Amino acid sequence: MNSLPTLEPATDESCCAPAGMPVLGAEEAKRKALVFKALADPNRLRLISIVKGAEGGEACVCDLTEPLDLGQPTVSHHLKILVDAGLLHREKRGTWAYYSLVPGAIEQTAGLLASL
Amino acid sequence: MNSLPTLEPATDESCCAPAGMPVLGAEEAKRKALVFKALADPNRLRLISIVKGAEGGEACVCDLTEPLDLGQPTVSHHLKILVDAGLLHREKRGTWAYYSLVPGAIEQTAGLLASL
DNA sequence: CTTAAACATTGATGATGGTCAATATCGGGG
DNA sequence: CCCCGATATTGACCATCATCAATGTTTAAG
Repeated sequence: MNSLPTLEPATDESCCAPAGMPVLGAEEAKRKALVFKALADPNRLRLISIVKGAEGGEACVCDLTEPLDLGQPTVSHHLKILVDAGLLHREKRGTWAYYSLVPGAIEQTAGLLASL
Repeated sequence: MNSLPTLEPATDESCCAPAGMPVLGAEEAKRKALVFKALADPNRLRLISIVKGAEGGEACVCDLTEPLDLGQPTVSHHLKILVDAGLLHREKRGTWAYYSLVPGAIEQTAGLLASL
């Protein structure tokens, strides 16, 4: 089981491009758009920023709900979207859920841009 | 007058960050999210791809409406969003409107990711 | 087993977004 | 000046999304 559903399978159907890179296919465009959709919200960008800057590189929901001035269900919802996009990693320890940046996810997303 | 309203003013209020990078501010997050919003649609990603791969690095609307299987008003709408985000440049020559990638816009957007 | 805390899930609601049809604008040709 | 082709704009419709209130789930403590 993998935790990078939309970011990892970059080598899926682009293995045998006939003439280099004719144009971005519809399905591949949809997959890439999912990652940018996850980044297309100010509060989610701030979540990434907080997690990235937190000590130990991880933060629990209770630490994220206050600086964003959002309800706890809303924060959990945003975090789920970021996890589904392959940007954040979730680890439950006891009652708390710790979120951290997936190593290389940001660089990989930057690569998505360059390969448009 | 500048043509990069959301991408250019990166040095706006981040000039005097007190302690490095405490956390992404709400306004700056909103500005950055605008760029990713522009990328959060499969058809817009394909538009960028086509323009990037077109000969001369530019394409007119009539060349873009067919490969996407979208109506002309819809394509014009998407192009406007990409121009407003500072990703594409529009130049009207005669009856045709030629769209091209803003030089360095992709790299600058990748920089947005790294500086989260 | 019961209680409490942290987090996730569901349902509802108001807002935003993608698409198209119709129309407007703009530039070139006759 | 009038017509035509290319593009932009407007208005409307349906889908998606962000948010919250309420509830469910899980884990630790007693």
